[in-house]
Amino acid sequence: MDDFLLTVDDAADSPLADLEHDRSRLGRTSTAERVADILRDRVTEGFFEPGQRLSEEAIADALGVSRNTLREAFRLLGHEGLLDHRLNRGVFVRILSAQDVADLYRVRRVIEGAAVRRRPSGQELAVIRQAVADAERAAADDDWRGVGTANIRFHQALVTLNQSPRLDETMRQLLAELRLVFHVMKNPRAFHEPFVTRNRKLLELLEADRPDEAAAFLDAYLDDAEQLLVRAYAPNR
Amino acid sequence: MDDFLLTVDDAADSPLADLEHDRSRLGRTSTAERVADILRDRVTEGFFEPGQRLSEEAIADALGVSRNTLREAFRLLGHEGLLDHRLNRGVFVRILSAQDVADLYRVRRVIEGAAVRRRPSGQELAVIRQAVADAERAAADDDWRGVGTANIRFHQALVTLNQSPRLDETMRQLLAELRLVFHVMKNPRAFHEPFVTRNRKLLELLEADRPDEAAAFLDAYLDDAEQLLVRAYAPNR
DNA sequence: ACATAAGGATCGTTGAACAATTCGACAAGA
DNA sequence: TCTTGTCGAATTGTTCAACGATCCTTATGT
Repeated sequence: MDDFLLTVDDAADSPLADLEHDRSRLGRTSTAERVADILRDRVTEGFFEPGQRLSEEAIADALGVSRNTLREAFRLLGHEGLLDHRLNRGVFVRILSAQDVADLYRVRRVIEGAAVRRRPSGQELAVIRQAVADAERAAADDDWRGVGTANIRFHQALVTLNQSPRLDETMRQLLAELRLVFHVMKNPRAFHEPFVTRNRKLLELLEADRPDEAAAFLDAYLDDAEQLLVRAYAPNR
Repeated sequence: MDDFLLTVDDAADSPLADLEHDRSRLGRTSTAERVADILRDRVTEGFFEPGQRLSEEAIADALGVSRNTLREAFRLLGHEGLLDHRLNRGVFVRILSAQDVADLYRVRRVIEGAAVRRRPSGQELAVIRQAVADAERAAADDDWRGVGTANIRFHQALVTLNQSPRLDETMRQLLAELRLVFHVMKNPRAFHEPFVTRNRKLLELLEADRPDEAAAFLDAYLDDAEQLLVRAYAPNR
């Protein structure tokens, strides 16, 4: 039997190799994961506001799942930092403090900073270019929500330069947390507009293979973004 | 009530500030979390071997908790990367591939690399010094298991230089995953010994405030550690 | 005004139940 | 001999009802 496994594993160039690649699609999701997906969307899109309590009974009822299954979904989102689980009190949509925002940007400086110091491949650059173009197009259309999502794609694409699935995942969660905060920006244009051109500039520095300048430029970029956020955010507290 | 909170928060230098720090310890834990703690220990110490299936019924029975509670614990550890949850097949102790090991070291280079480029405070240096001294003492005593734990504390202390709770947590999980792999090293002395003196050297570079050299030294350090691991690991696959 | 006690609501956990899925064994067929 | 189909045991996925524990609010008394 071991021989059989080795045979398949070694036959990386067999016609079966393609199928192997699709195996991830096949892993069906449990009910709990699907529930988590729904709630994640609701939270990041602002349907559930930060601080709001999510009643187990009410939501389990509304979604037609049992409390146990819903609790599994809550655990998932709690671990992602979107929900705050307080013993015997329930789960609440996470409220990020100003310190949390600062911390998120510290992490971004580390992870994205390391990313821009790497030599991007042609394919990686193409993805980044696409995100920049999408943001510019959305800005031209006055679609500031679209600018926001394109901007997120831009930074995710930056992180992929690290070639690390785990850092990609960390960034994914980090951006989900940040979306909790973005909702406090009442004027999305003022928040997003300045960064469209800076995305383009950063891309040019990458294309010109000037990593140190790119890193310095990114640092200033993130500093400004953080300040914009914290200023709109601090008065709330 | 908000006034009360602000009062306490602002009084960072009051005699109560110390107590504030212990608050995290006080947050009682649910049964599921305590179960997760137990299983985490068992997994990282090698009691459960990678690949082994963890039967819900058997473990729930042995620990005297219900299946539902145990499943919540499984979820927690699954999210930490220690367990592998396969739908309808159960949970297994994670088996890390050589690619996983490489990825873990990529993350370490990014996070620890950023850390050693920062100016450590006196207090931070003291913690690092202590970890180095502990490793040296354990090595002198031929206690290679002790060297391993001191070494882990050393690297955790390095990461705290980033001043980011989230990066600290990321590192904590990363090291837990790495411990899954350390068990393949049959000769702990050969694996740990070379790094005792290198820890000391890295500490000296930090004390001398030479961040670039420290970063370069750390890169070489991590490269060697990774190679040692992968070489002992690859034959298994 | 303040401390205390009572009550309701919600969470934490359990145990049992049933459906869905996996896996191994065994038989039938090429 | 190898492949394929089928069956049944074992395990997981999910639900449900129940009860104690905990928190929050309100009422009560001093």
